Amino acid sequence: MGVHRKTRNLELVLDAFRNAQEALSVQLVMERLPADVNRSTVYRLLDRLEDDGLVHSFLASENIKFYALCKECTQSGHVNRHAHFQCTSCSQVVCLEQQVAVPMLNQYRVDEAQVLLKGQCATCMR
Amino acid sequence: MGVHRKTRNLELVLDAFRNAQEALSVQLVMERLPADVNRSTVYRLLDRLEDDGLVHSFLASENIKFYALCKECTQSGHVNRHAHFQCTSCSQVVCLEQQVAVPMLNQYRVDEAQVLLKGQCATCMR
DNA sequence: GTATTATTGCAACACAGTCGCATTAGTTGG
DNA sequence: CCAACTAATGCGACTGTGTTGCAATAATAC
Repeated sequence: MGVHRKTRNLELVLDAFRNAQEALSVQLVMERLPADVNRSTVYRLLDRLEDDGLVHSFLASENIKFYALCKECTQSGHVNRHAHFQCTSCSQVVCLEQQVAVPMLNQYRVDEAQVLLKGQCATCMR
Repeated sequence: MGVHRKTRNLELVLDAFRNAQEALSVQLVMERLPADVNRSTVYRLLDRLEDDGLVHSFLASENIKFYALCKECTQSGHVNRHAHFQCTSCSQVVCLEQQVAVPMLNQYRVDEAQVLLKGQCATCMR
């Protein structure tokens, strides 16, 4: 596990996630940070937080990587069994509680499942 | 639907998919084409084939977009209910027959499910 | 406070994907 | 078969995302 000095940037990034209900992309994180925080720093912080099991990442539409705080994950491995939902109207991404029923396969050993559901969220359906 | 002249490049790309058992990324497609086929051309062909419902695309590890021939899709919409499997050792990606059981959600209307299973393929397990 | 070294910012870079435009080459009609 | 039309292509330039090396800064331990 990487060393973690309690730096301003680290706290800012963690706060961004704590204050957000949804998952955040690098871009979204940066929007929620003071403008003077460097791009490289954000990438490096997110990488480290992921290594340390504090956030997990997954891909959503348009090849955009999203990050969210982990609830079930440990340093030894991310529990990537829960699904994510992305609204096709507002693009917002959230972690779902639902576990995914991973199908059994003869020829493959499945270690991980990435599930992205797409559709419309409650707000956008109105 | 875009016009489709029967060009050398179009045939080459389609052949690449027909000869492949697995899904292909842009890079993999290019490797299977003569070296003089332009990068932009491949991107444009894949876009068009996707628009026309001949191939579908999805994201795998490392943000890499994969394409595969459609079996169940129509011009009006891609049936993205089947899962995909990627081997974490050899990185090969295949379309699975399995349909995905999409969980019911109260607050969201789910239109599409993207499922990527990761693990080891038969060859790499040996 | 000082020493140590993790963290940061900067600039340069690598790479995927896109776009405008001039050229090439399928296709259609005569 | 030929000419006209225009889709498809190749090229080069460009954009945006993410990475890296290095020197400067700042958190921590003593």
